[in-house]
Amino acid sequence: MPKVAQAHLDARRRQIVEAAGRCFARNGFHRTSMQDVFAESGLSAGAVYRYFAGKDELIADIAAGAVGQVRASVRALLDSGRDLSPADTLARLIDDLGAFRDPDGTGRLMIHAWGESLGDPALREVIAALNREMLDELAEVADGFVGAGHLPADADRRAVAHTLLSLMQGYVVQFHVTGDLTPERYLVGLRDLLG
Amino acid sequence: MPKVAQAHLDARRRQIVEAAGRCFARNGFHRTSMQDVFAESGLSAGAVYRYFAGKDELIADIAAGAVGQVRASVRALLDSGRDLSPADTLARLIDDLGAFRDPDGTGRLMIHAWGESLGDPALREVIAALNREMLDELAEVADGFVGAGHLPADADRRAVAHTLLSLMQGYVVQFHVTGDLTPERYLVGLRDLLG
DNA sequence: GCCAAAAAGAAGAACGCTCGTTTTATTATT
DNA sequence: AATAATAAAACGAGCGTTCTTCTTTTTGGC
Repeated sequence: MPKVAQAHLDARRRQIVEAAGRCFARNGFHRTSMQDVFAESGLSAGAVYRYFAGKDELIADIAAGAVGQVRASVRALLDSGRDLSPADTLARLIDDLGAFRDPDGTGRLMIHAWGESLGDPALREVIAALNREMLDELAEVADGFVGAGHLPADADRRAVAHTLLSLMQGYVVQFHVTGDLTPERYLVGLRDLLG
Repeated sequence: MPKVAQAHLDARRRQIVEAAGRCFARNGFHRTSMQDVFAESGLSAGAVYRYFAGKDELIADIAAGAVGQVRASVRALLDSGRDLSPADTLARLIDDLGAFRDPDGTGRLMIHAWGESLGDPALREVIAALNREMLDELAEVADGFVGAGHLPADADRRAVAHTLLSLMQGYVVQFHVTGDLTPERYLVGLRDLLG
């Protein structure tokens, strides 16, 4: 029974995901056809359907992946960037988000993923879970603010986490929808307002 | 030549826009078919196409309308709620946003509109323009903060406006995607972080 | 170690279905 | 009666998906 190397299968799958991700980021999930994905990936219909049961599976995979990537940068902050001030923490987070600024990239996918999740309960639960994990970790970050005296001892860590997440999400929207908004300029406003 | 009253025409158009808005808010622009719109509005294909050239026009109208509604609440703030503290200003804005929380409503439409604008340059320009107008007005609000001594005199008003807009946009995303987030709870975090 | 046989992978044409839209027929209004 | 407004059937295009064919890779007997 012949079988191709697992590494090859993984590479093919990644090839498909990346190509579809570029298409989806540019035009949204429903404005890109499967034929667009075939063309972008350089593969045929048969090949793609060997790795994914259908378009919905591809969408779910990529939408969750995009939000997951943002979550990863929050986790990285927690691993290495503790005891920063609120402003410096946000500087770090927004700077990481800067990596998602390209037009084929994660930032735009995330916006599409939000919309898609509104009409797809299963996907919504996946994305909501990722967001809750982010909130958990951002609450830990907020706890660090309290510990370092940046926030009052009775501050609501989880509520502060919502605020931090908003500032990340809002940056993505304003950069991609409203137009060019550099991390530097955005941080100026944050520092002014956070004092 | 019989002609129906203009008021009747306007009412019909509004009927279509509202029905389509409910569909779009629930399932997104491309997951709702025109037939869904016909059913929701209680009208036939012929009737709808008498008022709109096609689905794209309907989408553009409704997407711009959703963002425009948020803009209107910012303008209302400027007209009546000057010289509030940053925290109270946000309380007012988020409270207004609370009106967009229902599942058929503006909040969800706005998220879909962002996604749609990414792949549609014309719509993107319309939405970007609305956002810029909001930023202009929020910059005036920020100027009020400086005047009242809440912010340093050299604060960058426009940059602060971006932050305020983020806090509004992030609330919408977190309420509709992550799950129930009351304005009250959200404001706790804002007050903690803004000091 | 090599060669046939078998099994899996990939390609691309083809299919059926749904969608947006148009066209035709009917109803209502002046 | 004449004409606008509406209803509803019908159409053509484009979609996601499947099916058939061909190629590539692996296996087992010699």
